[in-house]
Amino acid sequence: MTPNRPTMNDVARTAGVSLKTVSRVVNGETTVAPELAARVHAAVESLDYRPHLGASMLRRNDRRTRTIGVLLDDVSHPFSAALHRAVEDQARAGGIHVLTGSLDRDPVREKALTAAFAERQTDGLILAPSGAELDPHEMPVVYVDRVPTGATGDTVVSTNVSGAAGAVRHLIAHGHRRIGFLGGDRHLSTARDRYAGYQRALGRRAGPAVHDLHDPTDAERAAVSMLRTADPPTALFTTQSMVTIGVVRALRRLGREHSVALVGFDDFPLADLLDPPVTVVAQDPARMGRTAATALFERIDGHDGPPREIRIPTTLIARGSGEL
Amino acid sequence: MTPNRPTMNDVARTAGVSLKTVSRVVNGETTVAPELAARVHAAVESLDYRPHLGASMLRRNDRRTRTIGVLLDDVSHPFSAALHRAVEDQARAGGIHVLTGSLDRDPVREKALTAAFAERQTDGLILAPSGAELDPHEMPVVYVDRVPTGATGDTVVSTNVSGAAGAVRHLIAHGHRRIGFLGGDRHLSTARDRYAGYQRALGRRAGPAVHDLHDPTDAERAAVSMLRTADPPTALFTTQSMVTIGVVRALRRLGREHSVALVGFDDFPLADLLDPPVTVVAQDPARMGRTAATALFERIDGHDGPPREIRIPTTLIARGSGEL
DNA sequence: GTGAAAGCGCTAACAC
DNA sequence: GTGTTAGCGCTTTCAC
Repeated sequence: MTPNRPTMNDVARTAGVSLKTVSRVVNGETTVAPELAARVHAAVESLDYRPHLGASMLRRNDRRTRTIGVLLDDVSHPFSAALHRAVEDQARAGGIHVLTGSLDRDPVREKALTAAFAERQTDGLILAPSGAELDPHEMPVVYVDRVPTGATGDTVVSTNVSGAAGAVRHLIAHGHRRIGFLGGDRHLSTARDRYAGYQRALGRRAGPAVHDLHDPTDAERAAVSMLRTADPPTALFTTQSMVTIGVVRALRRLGREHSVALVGFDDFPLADLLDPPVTVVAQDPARMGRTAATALFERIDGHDGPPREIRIPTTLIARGSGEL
Repeated sequence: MTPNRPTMNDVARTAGVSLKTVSRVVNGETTVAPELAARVHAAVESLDYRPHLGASMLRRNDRRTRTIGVLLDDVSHPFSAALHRAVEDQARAGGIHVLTGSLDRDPVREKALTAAFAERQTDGLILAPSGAELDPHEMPVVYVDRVPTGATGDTVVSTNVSGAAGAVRHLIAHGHRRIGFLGGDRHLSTARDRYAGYQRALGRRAGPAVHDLHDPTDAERAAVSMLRTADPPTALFTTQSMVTIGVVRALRRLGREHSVALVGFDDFPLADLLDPPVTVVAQDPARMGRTAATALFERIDGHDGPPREIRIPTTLIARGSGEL
């Protein structure tokens, strides 16, 4: 057997003091005689003692684990990854640690992971909701990217409707009248809101639309079909970067990248190096992550106001593909 | 005050059984009369009881938290993010959860986070080491991406030397004799190994080299200077994707993207859509993550063989930029 | 099959 | 200032 990790009792014995004195020193209380404190520190060093956070939190009055959960669509997706990193940075400033999970928009997995995090006593949750939430997560939750239906909690989302409308108006301003829409999962508020923005900008002249696209492959296929119809759109609006990328591939394949305009919602790395460079409505995932983390920490610290719906502005970045 | 979460005691009282019977039911032991078990289940439902993992693990014989730590350079970097995701998927299969952190190659942060994870009793660690490790992490550690000096533990790395040598030989095969090198932090085995591969392929005809580059901005500047020297290289080899991207920008800026060849170590999204498409030595971060997770779980389960150094093969993907 | 008592590592409350 | 006792929520051990 490996030797067990030393406990406070071991430290107390080697330092020749009581358990409680060790506890005081370890927790930085100042009401300990310097000489005793020194002996405790020496014992901690020599035994390589590390406090057991689980045990201390079990007895402590403020039952905090100083750990939060972050549940996003896919930690390897650039948007989720940037948001995750920003949460982590914000958390580090407060000595908070982060449990992560990818949900792939699967409500079953969402339920399993929120339950598992609750068993681990996370202090709160940042969650990209799968759709309808039933609430009792038994801890503060801040929703990101999408507004859940039925749940109460702070929400941090992009200005999806106005961002999408702005993108489409940009295309209209460049002379386009027939504008195709390629979007994601309509169960989610994000896709619905961006479609609403598209419709608002076009009024009753809305063009062909394909929904429920997830990955570049689906999107490429959908775009090719759309452009091969009898009266094809002269411009396309896409609602997420994975769809945008698929559409870029489709346009290349058809040799139409310089004749069909494109604006995508959500920026992505290297969009500016493509030919033509891709015009996007950029979100600010880092700011979303920081904002969500800040809101969550306020809730954990007892803030008890009504649910807040925080909208993070988007920015249209004209690079070329939207100005054809 | 918010009502406290129910405990096993509360469940026992509502079900009219002893605490221990609840414990048995919750842990799925079969030695409980069906009728009692049913009453317990009903009480669990009605109180919305959730076991307290920290408390159970405190008393349990196999002191497992079923949580591991994953510490990488930057969870928002595509390579780290893909590796992270693969670890998560492998962990999920075993009901294991993941604490994450970005180290930015900072040994201070590495020390702080490994200590914090140890206090949280993680069962093991997957770590991209900052350099020299002092070992006692008090738990199994699998190193990824880089080989640490001075530590013992399984390591999962790409075939860096042969991958780099292959890339350079590819350039030589396309007629290049003067090949520049742009690489990362020489404190780390990754950069050193890739430089060794470069040197091995070129023998004494090694070209100009710039080291310790991290981000695209630095790399762009370095590449511009290198190409403006008296006897500039006709081809470039870069050792990481962020450097490769900076070099692509430099070549564009100088209008040399079709005259100076480029092969980069580590693939990146959209490399195939650039002009010219970028030839790379692709790593397999997903496989690295799966392999590291598998190795770690074996160690956690008591496997006690000598440290293993597992090499994941790389693949040269010729796309155009390396065949000029 | 079920339950009572002890104790995991630590902190709270209260004595000295 | 320091130590003692009790107990956080749970599992173990062992008695019934």
